[in-house]
Amino acid sequence: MKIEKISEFTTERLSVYLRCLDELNDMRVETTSSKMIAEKTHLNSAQVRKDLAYFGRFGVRGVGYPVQDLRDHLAGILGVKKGHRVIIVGAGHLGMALGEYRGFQKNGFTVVALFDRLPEKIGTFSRTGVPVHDIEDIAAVVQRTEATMAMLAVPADAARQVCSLVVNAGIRAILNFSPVRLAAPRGVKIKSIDLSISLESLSYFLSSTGVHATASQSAPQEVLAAR
Amino acid sequence: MKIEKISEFTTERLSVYLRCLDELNDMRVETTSSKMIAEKTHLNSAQVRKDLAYFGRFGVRGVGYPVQDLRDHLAGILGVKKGHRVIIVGAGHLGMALGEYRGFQKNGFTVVALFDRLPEKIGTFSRTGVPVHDIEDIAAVVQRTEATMAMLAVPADAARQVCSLVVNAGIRAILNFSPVRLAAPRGVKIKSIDLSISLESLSYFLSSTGVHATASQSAPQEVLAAR
DNA sequence: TTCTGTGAATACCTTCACAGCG
DNA sequence: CGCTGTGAAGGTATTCACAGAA
Repeated sequence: MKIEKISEFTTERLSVYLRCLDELNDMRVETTSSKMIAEKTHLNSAQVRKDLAYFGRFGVRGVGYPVQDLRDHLAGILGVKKGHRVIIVGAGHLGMALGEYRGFQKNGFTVVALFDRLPEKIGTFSRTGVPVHDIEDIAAVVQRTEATMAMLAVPADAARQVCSLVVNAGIRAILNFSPVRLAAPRGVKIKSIDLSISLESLSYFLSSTGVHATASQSAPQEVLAAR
Repeated sequence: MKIEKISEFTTERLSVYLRCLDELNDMRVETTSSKMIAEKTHLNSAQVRKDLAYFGRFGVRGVGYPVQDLRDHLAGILGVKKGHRVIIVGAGHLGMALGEYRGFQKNGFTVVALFDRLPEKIGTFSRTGVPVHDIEDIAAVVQRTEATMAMLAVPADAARQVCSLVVNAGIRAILNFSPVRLAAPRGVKIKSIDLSISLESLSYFLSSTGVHATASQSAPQEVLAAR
């Protein structure tokens, strides 16, 4: 284990391993191997070993990795043991949907507040009981709730300004859903999910393989049912 | 221009360039350069030129690129000129939010149908008027609407099965929002957006820089307002 | 023997730097 | 001259392959 910069490719895979180990844990499997993890995650076993070895020597040669122990290590490395409180800026369709999504809680992320600018939304609650605050109050609410992360679900023209407000409120990790490339100040991490880019990238694939919106479809071949 | 495999990194950037060119077009700019595009997109100008050169010689040495012309070429390459009809499987919070998001239309993607399994949802409509169909009818609806793309917004335990149904219905491009790693059959492209992975990757950043959910926050420094 | 941990090899992606053309 | 198009260089990520420990 040497001091080395960990790439985002690696951290994203750690998250995949964590989920895989949770699954094995639920199945009462006590020991696993890089090969088993690799098969379950469609990755290369050397990749798995290398990713894990950045953080310590968790395995036993000739045996493999202890599931429970490795799971706890990964949860610690990813910083999800204590959980995170998350705010969502923008209480439109997407913001509300994110606020009502119960999958976050399972992974230790709790949505504690929504924010909007429109008076008719402020003071309301999501169906899961999360309050919508005035964006003006963001600094106070972040302090009170001890939120550490934010999701941005605002229109493109508001994104940069909202991002500044969020950073000034003390948030250091942001998941941005607006179609704007935001520059992160020092010490702040911004990850963007741009649906248009994803869709257009898929569209390129269809074009490059000869499928067009107006083309009549060939009879689809039967595909093996999901296991 | 040689025959070469185009990476997904490149196709995603093409989508960024397209948006950049639309902006320039709106500003009545007639000619641009790799340097100008690079500055607006925070990329390297050689990268821009190389990406474009995979598909042809669109520029004029000593001058640059004609905005309108290049824009149309990129739209053609990405296959978004005729637009795509999109279905959404899963009419829960996320599926509905996606179905009501008006940003897709602007980029040429039209949501033509939602699908669910629950009888109480089938026959209803999204606020934007998109009908919710029975998942059983997916093949017929895909054929009738000539849909070419699908978004999956179903729970993890349904993801694999739903994916098979979608592929068997003739869809060849899928944007998957479920936290499951789906294997794409030959000729089918699946892109996944996994919110847990994104959040945990952000969580790692906070951990690695010493921020924890319970840590009291230092007074945030003022950040420059957005331009 | 089995399976980890890891240097070496490979593949891929980005940036440099410049020839060449308008 | 200015800017494209592109080979070469540099950097990063992945995979191979094997020494070494249980």
